[in-house]
Amino acid sequence: MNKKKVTFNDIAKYTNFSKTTISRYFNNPDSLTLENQEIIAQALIDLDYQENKLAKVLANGKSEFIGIIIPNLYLHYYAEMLNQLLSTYEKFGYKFLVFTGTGHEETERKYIQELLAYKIEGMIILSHTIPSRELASYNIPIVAIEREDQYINSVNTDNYMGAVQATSLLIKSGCQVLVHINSDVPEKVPSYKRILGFKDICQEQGILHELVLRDLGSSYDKSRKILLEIFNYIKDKYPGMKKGLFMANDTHANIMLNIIFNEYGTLPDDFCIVGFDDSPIASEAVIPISTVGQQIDKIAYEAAELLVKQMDERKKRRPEPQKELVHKNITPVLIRRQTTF
Amino acid sequence: MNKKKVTFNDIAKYTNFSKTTISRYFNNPDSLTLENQEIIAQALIDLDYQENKLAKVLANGKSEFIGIIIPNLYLHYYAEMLNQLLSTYEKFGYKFLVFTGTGHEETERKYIQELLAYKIEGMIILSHTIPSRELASYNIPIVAIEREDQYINSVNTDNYMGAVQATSLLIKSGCQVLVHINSDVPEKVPSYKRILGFKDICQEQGILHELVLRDLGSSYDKSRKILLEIFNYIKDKYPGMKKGLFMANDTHANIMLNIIFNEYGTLPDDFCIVGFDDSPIASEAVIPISTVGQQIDKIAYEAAELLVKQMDERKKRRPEPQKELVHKNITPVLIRRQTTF
DNA sequence: TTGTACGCGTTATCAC
DNA sequence: GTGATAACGCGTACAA
Repeated sequence: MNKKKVTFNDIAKYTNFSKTTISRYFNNPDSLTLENQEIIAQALIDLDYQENKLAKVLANGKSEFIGIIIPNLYLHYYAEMLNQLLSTYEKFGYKFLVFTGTGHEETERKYIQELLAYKIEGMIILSHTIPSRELASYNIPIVAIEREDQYINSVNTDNYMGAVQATSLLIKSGCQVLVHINSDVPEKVPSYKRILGFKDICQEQGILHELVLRDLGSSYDKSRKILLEIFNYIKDKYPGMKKGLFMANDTHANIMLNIIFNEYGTLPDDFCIVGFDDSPIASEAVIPISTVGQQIDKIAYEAAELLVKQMDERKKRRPEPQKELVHKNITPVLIRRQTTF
Repeated sequence: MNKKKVTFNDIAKYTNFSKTTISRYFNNPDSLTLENQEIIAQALIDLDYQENKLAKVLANGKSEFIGIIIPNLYLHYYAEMLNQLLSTYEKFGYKFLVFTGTGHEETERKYIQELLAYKIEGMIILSHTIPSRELASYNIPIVAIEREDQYINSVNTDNYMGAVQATSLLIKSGCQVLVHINSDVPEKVPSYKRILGFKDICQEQGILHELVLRDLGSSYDKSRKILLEIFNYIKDKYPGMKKGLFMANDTHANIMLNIIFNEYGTLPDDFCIVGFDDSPIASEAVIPISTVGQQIDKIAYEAAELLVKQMDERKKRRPEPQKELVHKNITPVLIRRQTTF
C-alpha cells in the first residue's frame, strides 16, 4: 500500500545495470542497445516507477517552471490570458506557478521570493504593482503583458492601432461627434495609447470630439452610476447629433448600452458604441456590441515564446546577455456587430 | 553578475557555524541564542542568500504543492474558483500547479503524471474527464469540486437546495407554470440535483411544470438559436399564463432575457427568470437577473481545508487512513433582482 | 546549544 | 556502451 518510491537504484539492482545507465535510458536512450532499452522499459513497468523531477532539477538546475503574477481572474481578460498561457504547456513544456496579485507591493515581493525559491526559470508578469525597474533587478528572464514595461521585455496589444480602428469605424458609421470614455490612464501604461490614437485620428479627420477621462469605479453599480452621469451629459451637450462612443472596455460598453436601452427600449440611430477587448459580454449583450478584439491567444503565445528564447539562451555555455529590450505589439482585430453601421 | 548561488555551506563558512546550525536557524530558530541568530541574519543579508525550496523538498519530502486540473478559464465559474483557490495560499501556504483540462483522458493522465513527478502533496480536480474510480487509485489526497465524486472526497454547492430556492422564488412571484431548462445532466454529476429539486418542489406544491432537457450548445450563437426555439415553444404552449423560467446557469438566463427583450423591448409581466451561479453576467444583463449564488469563495476554502487536513494526516508518524469519504455541501444564496417579484 | 555524517533521487564527469 | 563517484542544497538522526 504505502509504496516507498522506487528509484534509479532499485531499477539498477533489478536490471543489473548501474544508476548511470538508467539515467541514460531517460536522457539519451540511443546510447543504449535496443535490447537493453527494452529490459529497462519492462523493469519500469514491473516496479511501477514514478519519476521525480525535483531530484532532477536539483541535479541539473532546470526546473521547467515559469512564474506568473496576475492581478486577478475576475476580469475575463486576465482569466483568458492565463488560460492561453497555461495552454502553451503543450508547445513548450513549461509548468506554471501562479499567484494572483494583491496590489500590495510587499505581498507581491513575497510571491516573487517564493517563486525564486522554487527556481523558476522565468517569469510572466501582468500585475502592475511592482515597477519594472525593480523587476529587472531580479536578473531573471521576464516578460510583461500590458503593464508598465520600461525596463523589461513585453508583449502588448497594439493599443494605438486598436483606437484607430475603433475611431475609424465610428466615423464610417456616420457619427458627427466622437467621445472617448476612459479612466485617466497613466502615460507609461500601454493602454494610454488608446487615448492617443483616438485623438490623433479625430484631429486628422477634423471631426468634433471629446475626451471624458475620469475614474469609472470598480464595481458594476458604481460604474453604472458614473456612466449614467456621462450619458446624460453627452445627450444634453450634443442634441440632434449622431454620437459615437468609444468605450475603454466591453464591460463599460455594455453598461452604456444597458443605460441607453433602459432609456429608449432600443439603441436609437443617433448612438453608436464601440468597446474594447472582445470579452464574452460584448457578444452576450442585449445587442451584440462592436469591439476591438485583443488577440489574447497570440499575446500569450508570443509572451511564452519570447520568454522561452531567453531561458534557452541562459542554458547555453556562454549565454549572450540580451542587447536591447523587446516590446512586441500584437495587432487587434476590429469586430463589427450591431452597435455600429 | 552571474552570482553562483550561495548555500548553507557558504553561510556556514562566513559565520563559522556548521551547515546544521544554519538549517536550524530557518527551521528551529529558538534553539539558537539570540546573538547567533542575529549573526546569521546579517550573514544572509551580506551574502544575499536565496533559499532553495527544491532542495528542501528533496530532503524532507514536503513539496507544499497542490495540483489543480480545471476544465477551462473561459467560464467565469471556473475562473473565479481558481481565483479563490489560489488565494488560499495566504491561509495555508500551499502553492498551486495548474493545468487546464483538454477533455482527452490521455492528455489529462499525462498532466497527472507530471504533477506526481513534481511531488504534489494533494490534488484538487474540477475536470470531468477522468473517472473518480481511477483518481482514487493514485492514492494521493484528492478533493473534487462539482464533478462526479463517487470514489473521492468532494465539495459541492448544495444543488438541490439551490433548485428549491429558485423554484420557490418563481412560485412566490406568482408564476402559474414553471419550466426548467437544462442540458441532460448525467445523474452522477452533482448538478443533477437541480433537476431533482425543481421536480420535487413543483410536485409538492402541485404546480404545473415542465422539464426541457436538451443539449444547449457550447457557443453563444448556438445556445441562442436553441433557446429561441424553446422560447417560442413555451410562449405558444402556455399563452396567457405567467411563466417562470429556471435556467441552468446565468449565461443561459441572460440569453433568454435578451431573446425576450428583442421580442418585446422589455421584460413583460408574464415572464420571470431565475439563473444559477451569480456570474457577473447576471448583474450586468440589460435587466439584473435573479439568480442562485454559488458561494465560490466558501467552496474553494472548504476544498482547500479538506485537502490540507488529509495532507497533514499523511505527515504524521502513524497516519490514519481516511475511514469514509467526505462530501461537503455548501448552501447557495438566493439573489433576488429584477427578473422576479 | 552546536557539529558530524549521511540521505533525498537525479545528473555530470570521468573512466573503462 | 557501461559504470563508479562526486555533485546538487538541504534535513536529520546521533553525538558531543
